[in-house]
Amino acid sequence: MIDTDELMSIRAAELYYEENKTQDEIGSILRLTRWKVGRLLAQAKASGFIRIEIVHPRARRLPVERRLREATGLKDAIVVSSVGVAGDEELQSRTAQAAADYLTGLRPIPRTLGISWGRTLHDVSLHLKHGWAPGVDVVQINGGVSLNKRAGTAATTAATIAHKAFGAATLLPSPAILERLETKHAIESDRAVAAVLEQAAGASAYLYSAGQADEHSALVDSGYLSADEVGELVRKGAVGDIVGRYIDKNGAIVDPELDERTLGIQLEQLRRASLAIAVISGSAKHAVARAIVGSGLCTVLVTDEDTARALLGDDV
Amino acid sequence: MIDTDELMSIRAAELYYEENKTQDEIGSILRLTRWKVGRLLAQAKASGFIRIEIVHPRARRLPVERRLREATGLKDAIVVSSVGVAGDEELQSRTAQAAADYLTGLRPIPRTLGISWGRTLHDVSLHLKHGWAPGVDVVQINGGVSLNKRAGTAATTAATIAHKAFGAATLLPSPAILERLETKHAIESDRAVAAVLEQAAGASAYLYSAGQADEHSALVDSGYLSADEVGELVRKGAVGDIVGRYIDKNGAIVDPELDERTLGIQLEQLRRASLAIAVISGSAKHAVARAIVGSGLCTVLVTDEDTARALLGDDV
DNA sequence: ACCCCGTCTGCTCATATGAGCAATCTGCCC
DNA sequence: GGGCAGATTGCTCATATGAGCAGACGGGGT
Repeated sequence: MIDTDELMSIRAAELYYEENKTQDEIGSILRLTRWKVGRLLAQAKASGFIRIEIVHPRARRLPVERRLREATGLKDAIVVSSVGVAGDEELQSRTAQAAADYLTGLRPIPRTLGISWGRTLHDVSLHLKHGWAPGVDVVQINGGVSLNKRAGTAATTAATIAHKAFGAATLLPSPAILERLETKHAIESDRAVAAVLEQAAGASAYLYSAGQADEHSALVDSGYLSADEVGELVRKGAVGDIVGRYIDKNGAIVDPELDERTLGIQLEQLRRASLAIAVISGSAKHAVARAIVGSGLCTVLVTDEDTARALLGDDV
Repeated sequence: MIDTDELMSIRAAELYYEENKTQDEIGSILRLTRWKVGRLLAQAKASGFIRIEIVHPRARRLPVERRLREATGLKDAIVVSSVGVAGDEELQSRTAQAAADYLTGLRPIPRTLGISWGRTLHDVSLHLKHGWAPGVDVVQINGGVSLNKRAGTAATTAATIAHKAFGAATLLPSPAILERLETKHAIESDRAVAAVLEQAAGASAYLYSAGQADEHSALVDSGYLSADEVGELVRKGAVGDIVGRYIDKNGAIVDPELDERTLGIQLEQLRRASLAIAVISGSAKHAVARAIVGSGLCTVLVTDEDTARALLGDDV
């Protein structure tokens, strides 16, 4: 009867879920008591024969979120569903949307939000609704894009987020990476820059994304590094960058000399922050995500299902 | 609020289906009354955001079956689910299994079952359980495979089905297609053959499959026709063959001269039968399936979801 | 400003479902 | 064949859910 039972549970499931019959009705159809039907149904669910999916761009995966929180000690985890997604493009958009949602629902509302810049952050800024918060000041936490043609993206991101929250944006008027250490020290001690760094250090929340360590990095795109230099960093163990700083799989700085010349808040400041939100999505960023979460660089992670599962070591 | 409502229904669905919360609990989490939650959930289902799939090789698609019955006037339709299926191979096996299940559950139990032969029917015979019926005689309804190396497949199929039902198998001792019309007439009037044909004509149920019209047909494989001859039939409008006879999309005989030389029951006999079960699966057979169902050649169709949807004209 | 009509809300009540328990059955060892 | 342990069954009772309805609400039209 072992086989019969499984088959019956499938028949029952068809009638229950596809034909919306009551367990009672199914009972009389299959010549079973309604309790047996209930048990068959429970068994079918337990055996995983019944798959329930929520098909919507804004759908999240709460069970995965909980497992992530439990496994990593994150204060919070937001995982967007990746069912029915075409490419990384759409996945990143969904993740950015989720980050925007998370920010909007955040309580207490941060007074000052420190942000990095990049494609992802820009995406988040676009997904935020006008009036998402009743007054939040935004401050950049690392040097901006100013060398390349897309100049202004970083500034626009900060300005948009602040504007939509009826707050002020403070930009960090400096390159991300300086060529000479002396220049970096000089610019760092400039009153205008120092003030921003100070404000950044005192932000009540941080929001940043991460770049993968390859020639597609925004830092390469912006002209701060050459593809060769990044290749060298990868050889030294770099898995990606956050706020302009390259880290290895343990979340440690890969190249101290380069890091010295990088302007913006220190990783330690992020690690000490009580609220640091990392927004990371796409299969290319699984490694950075692992490094960030593993080394306590964020307290909240917003990501996609695939990345989350990679962090959890799920197969499939 | 239109957008908010949809988002809320998704949040509610996550909590309900992924976290097994009660609508009440969800209500207090989302700050809604439990009735609102119920409505949101109903709305999410209605909008198709909640997809419930039964993942099991023996799972059927009852709603599709009903639509098929309603749209075509079939007495019954059995549609196996094609979720998570690798190739046609697996689909055909599932369909054969379903046909075996259907035969087993059939009431009243037919006294004599007329069957054709082929890969599909053989598959069905293997899926039947020993003792599937308390006595059913089996009779072949068209000429058998005897020209090629796989000789005996047809005989084995009939014998297996009969044996497992504690009944007798009657084989049709004749080729499927004769080269000359006179030979056909001669063999047809032979006592041994005529008796079988008579028994076949009086069967209480028929079970047969169909072949697609191309060089992979079992008739080509068995050496009754050459690939060229089949190509010619296709040019004349053939979409496939059943019981050795090639039909066009209207279920009409394509080549009367060839058909005259084909030995076995007439299509009209199938059309008049009160129980004619066609077992058809695989994307290559959508066209034949349409011809068979459309021209009333079967009263019961056992098929896969894709074929069923093709018959119904569903997109997706 | 007023009213009307259609929609939405929160309710009552009937029904469906799940938890837990005692009775029964089944296989298994002696 | 007897008796025992664990599984399985059918039940009672508490709970969750869905149908249907009366009142509140909203947004045009006059």
